[in-house]
This record gives sequence, C-alpha cells and structure tokens, in this order.
Amino acid sequence: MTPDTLDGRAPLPLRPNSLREQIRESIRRQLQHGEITPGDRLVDVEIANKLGVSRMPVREALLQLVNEGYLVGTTRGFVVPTLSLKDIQDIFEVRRLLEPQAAANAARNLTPEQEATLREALARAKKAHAARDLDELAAANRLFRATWLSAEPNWRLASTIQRFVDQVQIVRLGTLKDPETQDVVIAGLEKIVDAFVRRDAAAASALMMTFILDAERSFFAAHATREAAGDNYQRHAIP
Amino acid sequence: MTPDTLDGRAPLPLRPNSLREQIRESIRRQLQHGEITPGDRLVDVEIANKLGVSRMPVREALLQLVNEGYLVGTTRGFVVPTLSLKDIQDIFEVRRLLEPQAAANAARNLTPEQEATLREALARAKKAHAARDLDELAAANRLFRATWLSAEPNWRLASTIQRFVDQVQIVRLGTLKDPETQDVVIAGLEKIVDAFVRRDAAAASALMMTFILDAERSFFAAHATREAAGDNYQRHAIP
DNA sequence: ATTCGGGATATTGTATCCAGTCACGCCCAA
DNA sequence: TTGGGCGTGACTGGATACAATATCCCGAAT
Repeated sequence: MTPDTLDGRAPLPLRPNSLREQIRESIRRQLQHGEITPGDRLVDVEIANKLGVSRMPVREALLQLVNEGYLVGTTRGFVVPTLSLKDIQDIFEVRRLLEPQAAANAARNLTPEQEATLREALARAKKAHAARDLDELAAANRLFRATWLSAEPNWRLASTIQRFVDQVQIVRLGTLKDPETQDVVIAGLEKIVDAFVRRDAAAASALMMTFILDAERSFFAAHATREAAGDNYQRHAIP
Repeated sequence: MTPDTLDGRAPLPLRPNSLREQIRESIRRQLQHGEITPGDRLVDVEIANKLGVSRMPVREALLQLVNEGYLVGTTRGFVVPTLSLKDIQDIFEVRRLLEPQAAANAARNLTPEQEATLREALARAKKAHAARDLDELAAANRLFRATWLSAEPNWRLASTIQRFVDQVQIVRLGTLKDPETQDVVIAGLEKIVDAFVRRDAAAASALMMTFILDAERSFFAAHATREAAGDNYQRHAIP
C-alpha cells in the first residue's frame, strides 16, 4: 500500500535527503541560531553557487520558508522580516493558546529518556547562565523545547508551536542578553522540569503559560528601554 | 523602502497573480468543495498539460499544499491523505485551542459589513437546510467562517485556523449529510451570529467551543455507525 | 501455483535557459 | 544643487531538458 495516509505520524518529507530539504533545514538552523538576522537578504543564485547546486532546489527551499513564515519574498530577493510589535504580539498570542495545552499533553507522555534530556538541558542552561555564555544558553533552551515538544503526541500541534517559536526566537535572542531575564528563564525552566518529572499536567500547563507571559513581558520591557534610548531594534538606516 | 516588514498585515504573495498562486488556490478550492477526495492522485505533469503551463509552477503549488498539510507527497504522485481517526482528533484539538479565542477577537472587531455578510451566510444556510441542498449548505458554512475569520486581526491565527478547518472539511462534508447534524449546525450558527451582532466576545468564545465540540461529536458518532455497518469512510478497495 | 527478480515506465528531483520586472543609480536639466 | 526621467542590471518567475528512482508488471524458476 502506498503511504497515502498520515496515520498520526509526522509526515516525513517525500525524499528526506532531497537537496531541497537539506537546504531548507540548513537555512532554518541558521535562522534559529541567529546567524541570519532580520534585514539580511537571501538570493537563491548566491546560495546555489555557494553550495554548488542549481537555483531550483534553493528556490524551492526559500519558497517553503516563506510559506512557513520565516522569510518574506520581495521583488528583489528574499529577506528575513523585521517583525513589528504587532507581529510579535500576534505570535505570542498563538503561543499562549497552544503551548500550555501541549505542555500538559507532553507531561502525560514523557518517556524516561526525554525526562533525562530535559534535565540535561536544564543543567546546560544553568552552566551557560553561570558562564555568561549566551549562545549555549540559547542552545540549551532549544534543546529543552525540542525535547518536550517531541513528547507531544499531536504532531500538528507540536510543529505549529515550533514554527511560531522559531519566528520570535530570532528577536528573542536579543532580550536574552539581559541577566535579569536570564534569571527568570532559568527559574521558569526549573519549575517546568519539576512539573514534567512529576508528570503533573496541570502544573506544566500553568507554568508554561507564565513562562510565555514572562518572555513576552521581558521582550516588551526590553523594547521599551531600547526605544527610550533611541535605539530601535530594527536597526534603521544609519544617517 | 522595501516591504521587508510584515507589519501586521497578511503577507500577500509576492506576485498574487503568479501561476503558482493561481494553481494553488485552484486546487485548494477544489479540495474545499470536495471535488478532490481522499485517495485521489495529483500528478504535476498531468495538471500542467491540462492548464497549458509547464510542470514547474504546478509542482511548486503542490509542494506548498503539502507543506500546508492538504496533501502528502509519495514517490509516485501527490495524493490527498485519508486522515486516520487520530488525525481528526488532533486537528480538532488544535481547533478547540484556537477558534474560541479567535471568535472572541472577531466579535470585538466585527464591522457592519461583516455582520451583514454573517447574516446572509446564516440565511443561506437555513434556506439550504430547508431545500436539503448539501452543497449550498457547505458553501454557506464556508462563507460564514471566512467572514468571521476576516474580522480576526491576528492573521497568523486566522490562517492557521483556516488550514486546519480545510483539512477536516473534506471529511466533514460526509457527516453534514445527516439531517440531525444539520439541525445542530444551523442552531449553532444562529447562536453564534447572535453573539457576534451583540459584540459579546465571551459568548462568541463559548459558543464557538460548543460548536466545535458538536462537530467533533457528530463526526465520531457518524463514524461509529458507519463502522458498525461495516462501511469504512476511507472507502477501501472494492472486492 | 507461487515467489523472486529484472527491466520498462511513470513520476519526481535537479539543472540550465529564457523572459519579465522592478529597483537603483546615473545623468541631465532647471 | 536638487529633482526627475531613463537606462541598466540584478533578481525572480516560468519553461524546457535531463537524471534518478521507486513501482509495477511480467516472466521464469522452484
């Protein structure tokens, strides 16, 4: 029988090793890691040359990323969008609606291995915090979320969340620089891990909600101070 | 300045009249209208010939639809997936999380024109119900949802909802045949319209939730009876 | 009769090529 | 010096051509 039914499992891309998929994942990772920042332009032929492939798979990867909200297409190249405040609010609104429930589901389904990985991610986050290692902290954060999301049995829910998280992640990296925000994040993670290991779905849900609200608050607070300092995060043209 | 910022508005496709977009919309409409049903195979070169264009835009449209969950790609053509029961449950779970809030937001932002369109959609649904016109009832349903979703200011939320609705819509068409289900639907629409015209966000939210729960219940009830009758909705191979 | 294997074929994936369009910069004039 | 028009080029969109591959069918051997 042809696999024409989704049957609950995540739909693996048709050819997982297709150039399109590899390129897409590569760019997505660069976005997650902040190696490509808002305002950057992505030109298909450029990337194609760098990778030694033709334009077509690159183009398809870029179009897919546009479709997923990571990029916007202009008449003059694809660019990473600089999200407006309303955009950020909108994304956080969706996250508030989805993530608490997803966390509750994950808490019920967590395997011992996933629990161990969560603990590891927390430990790494703490160490990174102590060492003031921003990149490592962000990496631990990603591992943490990827892990509990993998325990969510509803893959549509999980991947929807992942997409929206990624989109704010780019800008969130900036707010993570603030030590006070880092404290809040670490404390939040700690409590959530605790709820997860206790398999306490209700607590996981509630804590995830406050975690998101904290992230939102800290972002807008940071933005306000930057605004007051006359420094727009969008990095407008320099006079 | 290049329009590289999303700024709250829906990101119109770069070239709205591009072949890719036209084809994508065409196929999406056919799916919504049940003109393409689960199990059908879509072959790019075939569609391309029928439309008199090359494979490339068709292929890109199909890939995009895969990305949005409408299709799955196999090694031998793109097919409309036959959703498993778990898939349906999963989709309904996401809808339960998103639509009540979206309805509340829409109730606060509804324009008089949109209100009028909602009334019209309700009237059409009633007439279709009386005339036992299933297609027209489904069309009225689509108009209804498209209208209130257009009042949702968070376009990411709105389009996410639309995608998930479309995916169950295909299979929901089957359950709408049941007259009793139709009664429930009409009654639900009536109450929701009432909440909308009163701009009662809380009521809209609650009613939307029960509306979805009813839809879910009626689907699984219908499925159970079909199951008991030995007739699987997936329409397995005929001996 | 049934199963295993090999080749034909249908269909996707990738490369190259051509066309159209929009942005930017230059140049000229006021 | 500044504003506006026009040309040029960079980039995307679409078409055509080529390669890779999984599936299906048929035949042969057990």
